[in-house]
Amino acid sequence: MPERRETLGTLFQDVARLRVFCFNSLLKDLDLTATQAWVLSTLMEEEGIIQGDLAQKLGIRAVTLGGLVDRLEGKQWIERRPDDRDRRAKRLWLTQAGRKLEKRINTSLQDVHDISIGELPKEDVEQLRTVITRVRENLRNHKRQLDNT
Amino acid sequence: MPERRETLGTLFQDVARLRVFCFNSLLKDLDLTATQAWVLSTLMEEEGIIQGDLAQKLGIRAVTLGGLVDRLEGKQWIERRPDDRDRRAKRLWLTQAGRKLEKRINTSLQDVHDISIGELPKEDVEQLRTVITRVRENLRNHKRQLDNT
DNA sequence: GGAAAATCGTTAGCTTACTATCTATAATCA
DNA sequence: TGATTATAGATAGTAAGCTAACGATTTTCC
Repeated sequence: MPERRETLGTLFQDVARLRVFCFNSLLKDLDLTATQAWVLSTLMEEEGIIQGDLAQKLGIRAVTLGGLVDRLEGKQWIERRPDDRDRRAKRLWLTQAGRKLEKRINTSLQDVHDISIGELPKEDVEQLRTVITRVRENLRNHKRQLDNT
Repeated sequence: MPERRETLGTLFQDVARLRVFCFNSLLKDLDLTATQAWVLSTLMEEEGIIQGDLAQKLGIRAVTLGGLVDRLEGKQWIERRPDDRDRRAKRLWLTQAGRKLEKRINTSLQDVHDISIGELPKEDVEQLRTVITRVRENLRNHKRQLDNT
């Protein structure tokens, strides 16, 4: 039976979904989802960042981050504080409880990475990273063209 | 300023999201989303398949496919028909209108693929496919372990 | 044959992504 | 200064993924 050749798209989609599943199962006891951990982890690098700038850094829309921040604030891991200069803008800060998650999140990130690459040789992983970055660049360029039309 | 080294996860997530965006923009005039096109395209390979089997083939949950089939049926591109033997099961068939989408979907799939790989040499693409498949296998094995606990 | 277990699909409800639209505020420039 | 334009964030509504729980069947096995 001739196996249908899978598209790259299917592979990317599958891997992204499986990674989320894996991450979620690692963090289940903290009531923390993969995306939420990703937001926290990025915020840890630059506390006090303006909400819109964080969205840009994450590569998601402001509105999407808005919902995530709502939930994270609801769980009292972060808080919004108004900017001094610009009363439209809000800056994001971790709470004490939020800061305690840092180690656990980093460990889980590492775990997912280790599970993903398994026994793959280091060179293959490097090559993978390089090529995927190129693919992302190609898609970003295309998106940019669409946005400017 | 030392650039933070991105995780593989971020790259996978970004590429998956960008691909969906790209695909959606190609199919916008048909009122067809990337996921819906993926379902139709898989169904075209095996019309009359049982809903649950299609979910498995797609690698998504039955309930997720249920929603997709609702929308596709609403647009009259496919229809559910009961199985003769098992009155619980439903088989899926394309309508005439649905069958007309085939060429257009395949073209768009090819377009997204071409945009993604851009000027990348063929060997790199092959290597990419191989390594990603391995990564997916690693993650699937891990998931399997979790499911059997 | 009949009780228990497994299976197919659905409903209900959550998260995370999006677009479009709105309000409030800031920035620009005539 | 004052009118217009741009920006920050929120709201509303949709799609697509998930888990949990349920009804209707079919299968298993005593």
